[in-house]
Amino acid sequence: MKHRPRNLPADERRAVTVEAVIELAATQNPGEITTAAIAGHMNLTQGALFRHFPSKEAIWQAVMEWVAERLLARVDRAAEGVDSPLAAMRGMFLAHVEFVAEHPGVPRMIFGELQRAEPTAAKQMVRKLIQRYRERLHRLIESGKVRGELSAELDSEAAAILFIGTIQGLVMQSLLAGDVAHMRRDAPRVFAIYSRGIGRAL
Amino acid sequence: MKHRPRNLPADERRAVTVEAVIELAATQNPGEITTAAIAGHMNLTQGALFRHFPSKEAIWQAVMEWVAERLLARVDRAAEGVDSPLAAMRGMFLAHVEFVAEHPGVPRMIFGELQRAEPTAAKQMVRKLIQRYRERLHRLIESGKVRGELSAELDSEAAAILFIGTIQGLVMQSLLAGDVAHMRRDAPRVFAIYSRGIGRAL
DNA sequence: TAAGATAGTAAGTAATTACTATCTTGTGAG
DNA sequence: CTCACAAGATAGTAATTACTTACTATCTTA
Repeated sequence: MKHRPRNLPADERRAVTVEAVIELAATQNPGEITTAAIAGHMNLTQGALFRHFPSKEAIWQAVMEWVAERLLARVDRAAEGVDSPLAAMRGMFLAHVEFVAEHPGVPRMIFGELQRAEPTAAKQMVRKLIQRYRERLHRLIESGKVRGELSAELDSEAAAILFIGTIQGLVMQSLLAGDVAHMRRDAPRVFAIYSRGIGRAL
Repeated sequence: MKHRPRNLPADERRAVTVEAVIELAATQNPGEITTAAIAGHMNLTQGALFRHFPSKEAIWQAVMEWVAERLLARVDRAAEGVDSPLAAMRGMFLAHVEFVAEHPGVPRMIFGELQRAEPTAAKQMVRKLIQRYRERLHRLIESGKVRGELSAELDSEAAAILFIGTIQGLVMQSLLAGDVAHMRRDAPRVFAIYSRGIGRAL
């Protein structure tokens, strides 16, 4: 067992902070996570946090950066090298759900951040994440049409909205059940309906 | 113009309070709505609120009751008298979206309430609302199968999850755009894909 | 129209929040 | 070994929160 030194270098401390927030968001309402709770979860005094972040908002920004980076990386990895666009979308979907199941706080933080009235840096981060996500989807959908895997008359924009909404539905389901296991189980079943909706005639 | 009397009877004041919260939630993060903001929005001092509600939590409970009642009524009205189950589902979907477009804060309050770690009365209210919603969906889906409108092999549970998720996707879209107009426009397009996913073979 | 009931005001409270100032300690480069 | 400085502890601050209290205005009705 690695013995953690009391004093961490600044960049490591920042990384640990982000992890602490992600972990807290798994069981707490993200909007109610206080700097005291974050510090407590990483065995640090509250004031020490502000040695590494100028404000709480900066912490949230760092968290959303972490999320955007990891999520897109996972989703890209799942889709790369897959020849069939529909299969790539399926891989992307399941990878996304798996990511969310590992970090249940993530979609709630994203949704929570979008609700903020003020245009925070973290909110801007989320917007950019979703924009990039949709670019990927759009590319796959278009090439799926060209390949004849997807219906030629498919409304691409609506299909992208539905893709993301489908995941939101699973998240909501897991919030209701208070258990993330349902998500993994239901994901393939729900995607089956989605793919039938966008696929070429049966 | 009707001149509003300064003193309202208790039940009317409670109703006005609920309306104030719904209106505030349309433009503010529901989790950040303070009792001072509620009172201010209805031209009342903050303390006076507590003459009518024992706690802020009780206000949220009243709000969720309002939401559950109205939403289910709207959705029921849209489905009643429609012979085809699939058409009823479509009516339900569009009525729901219309309701949300009129009260954009509603889905955000619901989602926000589900996130709460503590099992509040308002949260319980939301659970019950969604349960009742799903019962209605389940009934329609099953009768759709019997009628042959829906695919016989359809996974009913997954279809219900996707139905609700589809609306969540539209909500997310409207949060991104900061505009509720997109929802009304996109709703029929998104439902078209959904209904293709659950319908009998083409 | 007097009097009790109801509704609202103004000015508090204690608790919690993000953030800061000051002092202390751990640690790695020389 | 040592010592400068990065990292953390301690103990604050002002602002904001839900909620309360003591009092006043306004209705209702006998």
